[in-house]
Amino acid sequence: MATGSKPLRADAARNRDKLLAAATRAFGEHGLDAPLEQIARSAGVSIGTLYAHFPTRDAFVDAILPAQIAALDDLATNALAEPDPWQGFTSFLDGLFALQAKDHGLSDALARRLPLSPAVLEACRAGFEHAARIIDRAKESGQLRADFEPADLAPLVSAMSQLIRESPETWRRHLAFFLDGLRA
Amino acid sequence: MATGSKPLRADAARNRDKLLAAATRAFGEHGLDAPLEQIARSAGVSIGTLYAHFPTRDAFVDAILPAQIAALDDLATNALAEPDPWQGFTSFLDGLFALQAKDHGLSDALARRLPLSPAVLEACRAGFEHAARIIDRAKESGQLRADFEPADLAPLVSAMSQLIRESPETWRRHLAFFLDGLRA
DNA sequence: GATTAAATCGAGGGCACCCTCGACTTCGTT
DNA sequence: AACGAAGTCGAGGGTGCCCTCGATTTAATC
Repeated sequence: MATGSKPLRADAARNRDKLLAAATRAFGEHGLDAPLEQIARSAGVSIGTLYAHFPTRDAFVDAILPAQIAALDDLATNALAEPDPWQGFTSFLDGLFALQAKDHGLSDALARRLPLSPAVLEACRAGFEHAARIIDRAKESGQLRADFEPADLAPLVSAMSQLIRESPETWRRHLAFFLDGLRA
Repeated sequence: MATGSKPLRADAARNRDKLLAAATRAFGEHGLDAPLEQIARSAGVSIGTLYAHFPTRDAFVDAILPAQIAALDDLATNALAEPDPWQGFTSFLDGLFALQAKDHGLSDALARRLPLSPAVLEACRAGFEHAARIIDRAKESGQLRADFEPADLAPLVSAMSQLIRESPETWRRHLAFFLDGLRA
């Protein structure tokens, strides 16, 4: 990940970092449609500076989200490392939704709550692809019902994103009900 | 249901009806936050007239939604008339979500997507109360798992409202998974 | 410390929606 | 048909967010 084309001036690099930190916080707390002016203020920087660094909201999101989405890869790796495929499947889902609960921005992205840049979409696609392997493994082991498809994951994520926002205390309970329905 | 205080002038009554019709359509299609100016235009009436009839958005919603929410009562009555309690339970849920799929405004209200007036909240409360009886009956018959509580319905409705919006074609499939998880 | 390119600032113009209010029109009545 | 009350109209002011751009400041270099 080379720093790109031109090296930034020292103050610019500092401000960029402050912006990224502020945005990570704001997007995580309030979702991907958090007001940019608020982010600029909370970074101690003017709105003009924000736009100097990130010309569009998408560019801003692109600078933050892919890393968070990539966390799904670790989750998937751990899930596949589980000796029991069903256990791997459930722990993957649990981890996924726990991430969503902590980061509303990530939740917005995974649930397609609003239009996303190609870069973020690609990251999501990669995440879902890993998930497909976990699902297939659990199906092959005969523990996950045969008619559950990888494509069912996206609607599930979207539904859970809403449930998590609505009642952050009880989403595990409802997930458990659902998982009981998914057992072969 | 007396017409209230003063009788409306003929043209006013006509406009009121056109506004209600337009709002029913707009709220149903676009949700309870549909722009009021658009509703006025599609009713062939100016925005000022809209506000003359309904001083706030809440008043407008109150004039429309309670009737739609009351449709849940019929659904509940039918469900309780089913000889098989489990069948009653599932047909109630299916009917409820079918209504949500047809009316995004109703869906917004039931899922508490935005702040609601006391009148609408009360209507929702009444609806959920009926649902509680259906749930209890299904539990007593031993077909619904004992640890499913009436309070679990609200989060379920909220999650389904999202799922229905996201993939209106497949919500029944996912509901079926969930119901399998709810069987005793 | 003077030069200059880079970076910052924030007022301001746009947009979409909200809601109000005084001028005008229409209805219903005498 | 003419009067007054009831109803309608829509321009206009308010808000919150978007994004731009010329004036200004600051870091890096000589």
